[in-house]
Amino acid sequence: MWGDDLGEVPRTLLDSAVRCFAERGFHATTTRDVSAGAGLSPAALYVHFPSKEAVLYEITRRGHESALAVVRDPAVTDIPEAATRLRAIVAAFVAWHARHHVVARVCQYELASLTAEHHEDIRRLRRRFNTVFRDAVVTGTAQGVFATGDVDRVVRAMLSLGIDLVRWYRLGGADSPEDLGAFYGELAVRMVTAGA
Amino acid sequence: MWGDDLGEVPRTLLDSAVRCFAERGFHATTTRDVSAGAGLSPAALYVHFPSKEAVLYEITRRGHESALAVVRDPAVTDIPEAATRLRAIVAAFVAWHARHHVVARVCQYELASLTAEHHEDIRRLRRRFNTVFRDAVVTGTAQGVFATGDVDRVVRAMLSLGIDLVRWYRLGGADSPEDLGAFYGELAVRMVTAGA
DNA sequence: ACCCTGTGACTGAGCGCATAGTCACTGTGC
DNA sequence: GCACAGTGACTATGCGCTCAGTCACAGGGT
Repeated sequence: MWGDDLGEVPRTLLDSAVRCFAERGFHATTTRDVSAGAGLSPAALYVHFPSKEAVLYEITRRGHESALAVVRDPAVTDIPEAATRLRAIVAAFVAWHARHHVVARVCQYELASLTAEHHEDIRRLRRRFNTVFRDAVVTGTAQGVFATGDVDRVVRAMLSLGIDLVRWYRLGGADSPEDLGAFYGELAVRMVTAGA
Repeated sequence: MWGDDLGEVPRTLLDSAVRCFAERGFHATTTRDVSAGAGLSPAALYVHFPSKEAVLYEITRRGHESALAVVRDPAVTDIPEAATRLRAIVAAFVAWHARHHVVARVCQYELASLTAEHHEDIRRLRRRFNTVFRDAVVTGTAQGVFATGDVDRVVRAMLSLGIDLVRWYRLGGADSPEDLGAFYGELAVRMVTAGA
């Protein structure tokens, strides 16, 4: 998740920060909580990161990049048949959010605590998700396979399904991330299919 | 929204708190922000509410009760035809969240800042939404009108659509709350309709 | 084998500041 | 003169972040 360019201690700090931010929120988390969760003293955080906000930025940036890689995987985007492709994209998006729901919660709910510049960086990344979903829906609609009412609205609805699950999903329950992905993939196809 | 049992000043304070909490989050909002937003001195808040958390509780409790009234309106729940009824329930839920998206944002995202007892109170209210939606889906499925894959999962998906819109919806754009409600109502019916 | 010097991760103590909440008081309507 | 909404000044606390200093270790000269 965090990539290879980070040492072990910074990774431990990010792990601790993710747990704290996801559970209590950015503002309710103290830098002492984060350091203590990594087994370090309060000042240790500032050896590896310039500020508390920088920690949040690293988490959200790397989180979004990881999720984006999953929906832009050619094995998914190059599927020719429109419904199968849409199903696969939604399934990959949903499964990632379910499997990494703790990181995903921080990525979805704490963006407002970023500086203006960092917030804009993340917004840029987020627009790409929209593009991927939109392409899939537009392609199927142009082919006449889908009966889409309103492309932008239906795309937003599909993204909502994946995003909102970070609010309630927990690992170890009845649904595996892949089960849930498959189910939501099916719902997405139904969303662009006209009623009987 | 706030009911008749509250004086004008407490209502003004709740309005100010809603704006602050929605924009910055509960923890990033100071009691001074709230009082100043109501044109009062810092200490004035404590004349009407015992604590900052109590203000949040009033907002979330009254918000949830207001939304619940809308989906439990007999004009909606007593519709006999299953698809029409489901469409109407989802439309009412979505339109309420769109119209009151600022209050709704506080109701959805700041629950973790409530005390344990207050959080449990709100959770109790929230379970009732699930019941209303579940009844509508189960009825249609039992009548053979719906081809529901998994009732609990599909109900959660419908709630997700309404809840997640508070993250991005703004009044005054292309979609009116009622337009969006109608659109999502249609999506919900499609979700329980088997593909061609 | 020995010290000397430099380096960088890490710490304990603490600074400056902002916060939630308090309290004695004031003004006003009844 | 009483009740009470509202105030200004205050306290105690906890926050993000800093900084001088410690420690383990690496490399090189003798």
